[in-house]
Amino acid sequence: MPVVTLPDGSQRTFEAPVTVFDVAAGIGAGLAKAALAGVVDGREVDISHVIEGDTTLSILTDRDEAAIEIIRHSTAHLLAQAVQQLFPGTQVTIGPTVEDGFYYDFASGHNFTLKDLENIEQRMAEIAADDLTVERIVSPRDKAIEIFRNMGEHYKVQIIEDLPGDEEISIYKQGEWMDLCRGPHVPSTGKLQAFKLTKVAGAYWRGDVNNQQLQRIYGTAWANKKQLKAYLNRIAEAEKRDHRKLGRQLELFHFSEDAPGSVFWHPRGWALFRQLLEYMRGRQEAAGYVEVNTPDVMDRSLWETSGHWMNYRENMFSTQTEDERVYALKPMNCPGSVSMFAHGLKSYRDLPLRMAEFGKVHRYEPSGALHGLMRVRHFTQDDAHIYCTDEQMEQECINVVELILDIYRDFGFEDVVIKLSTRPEKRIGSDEIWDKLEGALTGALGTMGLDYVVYPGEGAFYGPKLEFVLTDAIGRDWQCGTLQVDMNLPERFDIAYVDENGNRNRRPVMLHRALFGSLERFIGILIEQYEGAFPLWLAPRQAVVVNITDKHAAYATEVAERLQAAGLRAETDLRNEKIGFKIRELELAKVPYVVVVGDKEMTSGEVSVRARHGQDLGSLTQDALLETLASEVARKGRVEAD
RNA sequence: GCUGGCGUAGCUCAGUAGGUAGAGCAGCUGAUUUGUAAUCAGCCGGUCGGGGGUUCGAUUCCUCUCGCCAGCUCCA
Repeated sequence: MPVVTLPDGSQRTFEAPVTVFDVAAGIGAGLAKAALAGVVDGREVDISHVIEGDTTLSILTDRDEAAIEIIRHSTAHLLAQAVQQLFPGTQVTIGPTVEDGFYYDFASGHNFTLKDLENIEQRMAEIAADDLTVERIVSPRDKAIEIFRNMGEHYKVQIIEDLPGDEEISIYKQGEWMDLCRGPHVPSTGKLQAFKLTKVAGAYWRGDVNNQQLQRIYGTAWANKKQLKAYLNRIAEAEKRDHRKLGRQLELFHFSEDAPGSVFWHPRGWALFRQLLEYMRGRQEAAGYVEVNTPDVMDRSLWETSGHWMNYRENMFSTQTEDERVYALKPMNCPGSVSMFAHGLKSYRDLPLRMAEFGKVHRYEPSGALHGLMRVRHFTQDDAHIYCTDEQMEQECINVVELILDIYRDFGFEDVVIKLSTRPEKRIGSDEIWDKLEGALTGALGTMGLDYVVYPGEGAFYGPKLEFVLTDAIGRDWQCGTLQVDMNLPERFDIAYVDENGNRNRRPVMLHRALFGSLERFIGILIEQYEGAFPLWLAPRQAVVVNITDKHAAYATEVAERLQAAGLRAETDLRNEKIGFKIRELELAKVPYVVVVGDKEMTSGEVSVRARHGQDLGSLTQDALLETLASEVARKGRVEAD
């Protein structure tokens, strides 16, 4: 006599075991039709699931986010079915959901093209129209293996073999087609109405480059066509924020085939770059850092000492000179920094020593990894290395994390994802030391009450790290700030300080941190974040003074010079064009303020101000304008003014 | 690096079933002296990413290569 408790607290009693569908039908015919899955005692199940005892139950319809996940998963099956019908001999592997959609990886003799996707999508629509019942079959392990082996689905066999022994093996069947899957799934293929295949790509079996490369087909799926359309619109909108496109439009930078992965910064982009540098200098100085500079090209022997020649050489640019010495362009600043520390005697009184460097590093990144400003071969880090004692380490970590988060707030980044990567299998140093290093990081985060995601085993071989992750316009994650604890280099370079007892062999702890991470990447993120409409303090051109006719040119120049004298990036636009034309251009260039001067203004000694997006501020005195701009610059990009 | 796609004027894009290319914007010149998102006219502009091949002839077909885009792997 199962008693089923529904989300509203009401209870229904049944004479005999019932399915989720039966319960839904008992509530109403509409719900029965809309039911896609159920949640029984917190576990998602098919609507064919039989309830035998007392349970709680909620019915999932396409209004539930969880049900949309199920729709996506079922659409992945629909894809696989269509592909196997159209391309016999293709093996299926895995087909999970991802954000906004799903993918399925196939092993096939056929290489899928975009043209194929259209045909596959067509077949998927046909199978959906057939409204095939989706059936769940539980199978003993051996039998399941036999079934898939007979089908020639060797990847599936491998998946089953790797499942834990006590795991229930379920097979889903729709029409003649079946697939190994944990489920749950929608009750029939007719429930899948809003999907689109989006791209095809290579992917490695189990994510390992050494394994066979599979072909991955991506798609998006939604509860209804309206949602699908909204999603496609959203993607199109996001593409307008693409920093590569905006970089061209706003004349910030360009790339050339002559230097793949390297940025040519134009005056306006460089103005932004310089603004960030200057800002960071100020912040670091206030936080007790000193700034240094180390060579870009250093002898091979240094890289041998640091271990880069062994571990990182395929990513390094190197060069041989006439005297046959081999040099490498630095891919990281740390070896230079350690050499700097090693130069001369250091006392415990010097610690913590916070040594910053805006180092331009070169890394030979795989060609396929390059991506606008986000992933380049040539970038500037706002790097620093902090040398301190064991006792100082945790507080230094706290200081760094506080500094990063406060700096990000100046750019309007309030919710930053923090990742903690812990000890990898291959590592140096004892467990006790790792406990201490990881403890310093978790301790700092704990003290500050910050949430973070742990990535076990993802740390560097020499120490754990924190990553501060920001996202681009279409939701891709990019690591920006980072804080790492390094046990490798102090050891390799045998650096030491003199402690209070005169002991000259005390090994300092070395923290490695970058706040923006890469200036290039950070600017890429900023462009997308602001859609090119930078807050005043960052805008390459903060104000442009435009004249109505030639008569007003001298006055316009005078106003612009006053703005420049106040430290603003101001220009004039004295071209013989109509005011509407100039305004249009400056609006498209996303200039924050257009200052218009004509007869009226010249007579009154005032200016007429138009803010970005057509906002008319009317006539202001020059002093009032300067004051407005100064306070806006001071506010930076904070969501709320301090 | 791997898989798929793309590469035509500074930019956005059209085009040629193989007969050496076109538009808009930008640029230049001239006229116009203009009040908050485009004044008008004229002109200039491309070895159709690069090499090789097939062909009487290649931007178009084949092939290699470089670059870019999406994803995978890897990373700031």
